[in-house]
Amino acid sequence: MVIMMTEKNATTEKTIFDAAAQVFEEKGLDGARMQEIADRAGINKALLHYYFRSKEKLFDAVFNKLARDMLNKLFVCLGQDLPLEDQLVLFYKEHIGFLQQHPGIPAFLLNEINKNPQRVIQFINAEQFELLRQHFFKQIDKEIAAGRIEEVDKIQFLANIIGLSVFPFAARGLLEMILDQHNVNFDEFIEKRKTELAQFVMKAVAKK
Amino acid sequence: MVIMMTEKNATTEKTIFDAAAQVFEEKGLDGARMQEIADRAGINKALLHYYFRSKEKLFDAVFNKLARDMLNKLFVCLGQDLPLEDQLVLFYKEHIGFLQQHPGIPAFLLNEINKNPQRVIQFINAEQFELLRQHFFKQIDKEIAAGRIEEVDKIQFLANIIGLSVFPFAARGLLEMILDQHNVNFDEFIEKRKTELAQFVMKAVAKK
DNA sequence: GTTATATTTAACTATTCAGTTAAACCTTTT
DNA sequence: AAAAGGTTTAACTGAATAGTTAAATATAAC
Repeated sequence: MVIMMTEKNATTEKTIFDAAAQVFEEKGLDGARMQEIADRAGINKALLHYYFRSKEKLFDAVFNKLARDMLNKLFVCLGQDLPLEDQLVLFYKEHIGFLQQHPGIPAFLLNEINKNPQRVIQFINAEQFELLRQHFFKQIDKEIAAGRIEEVDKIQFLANIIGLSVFPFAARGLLEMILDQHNVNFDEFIEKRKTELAQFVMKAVAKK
Repeated sequence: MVIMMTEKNATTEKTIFDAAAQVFEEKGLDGARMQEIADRAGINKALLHYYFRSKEKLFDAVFNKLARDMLNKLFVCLGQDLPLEDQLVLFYKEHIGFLQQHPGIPAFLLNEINKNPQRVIQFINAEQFELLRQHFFKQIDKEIAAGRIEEVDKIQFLANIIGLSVFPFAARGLLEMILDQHNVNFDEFIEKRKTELAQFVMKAVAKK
């Protein structure tokens, strides 16, 4: 008589969610089909609607989860209390490592946000985000005060740092084609960035 | 009796095309509606199909035009025969200037390419693109040989250069929100990059 | 003024798709 | 064994949408 979340119940929900994440990531909200999600989850459409009432609710669940994951990872990677250089080394190693495991997320999130900016407001307003920003800005101010780096526009600098790691994933479809022509593998290309970007950025702002 | 492209004919086609470009840019291929395109062009659906037989053909026309414009601009901006620093100054001024006039293009193109990489093959294989690559690589080799910059991985370097200008546009929806919270205007933010990115990049690779 | 083309109107077709329903079946709990 | 919830099946509904059609009207070319 008691309603409970059985193990089967939980795994089916997860199976559906993962299939939905795959399909939404590949096709976007508009291009995704509930039938395809059901197929990939190995279940039927009726059960799909039994767990997630509508396409919109399912999409929201997926979007929010992926956005939260992405933000959490950023928070951890950029929220350390380290000298800038160590911070950047760690950031690119961890952040790019994360993106390697979820290569479709940046393009998916950025695109859905562009089409419907409303979707992201709740995340931008999250205290977490504001904390991260404050922490990073303080870090930079310290480095400037200590004379280790030049004065920089902190927002521009943050955009540069993040853009350098995220852009290749956002442009992945195009980049893979170009790299192919050079017989360069996308994964190798990305792997190399983990170490080189920190040097690139440090040198760009280091005080002579 | 002679079939010819009257002025009206030409302007109507252009009107439709421009409306389609707007709608596809905002909503993507899957999210766009032929009715909305007709409405924005100020004509009816019948006439829309009279000029462009199908949604797919209309989309192809728009995609190809925008991709060609983008590529041509890149070619001009990066294809000059100048010392690297001057080249970068010119590149960011011109390229970002172009993107300011077409802020939705990067997100649109990258996204549609991610969803259907086939679409871009014809452009990647274009000789133009190969020429640009060769020219840029030669430029870099010259700078390295002359001892003006450090040895760099040229593909990584090119990705850094382009990513720094394109990323803020690809992430525009998100970035505008973040900048809003700092009372920074997106346009001002972008304007500043025109001059600062060249310095940032030059310093990152300059020989000590 | 006649002809050809451009454009509108409005109704229509065919398809795709999200979401529903109800009955049957399976699995786990009690 | 009975009950409850999980899952399947298969057919269905209703809405949205691309694309069509044919007749009427406007606009330009000759």
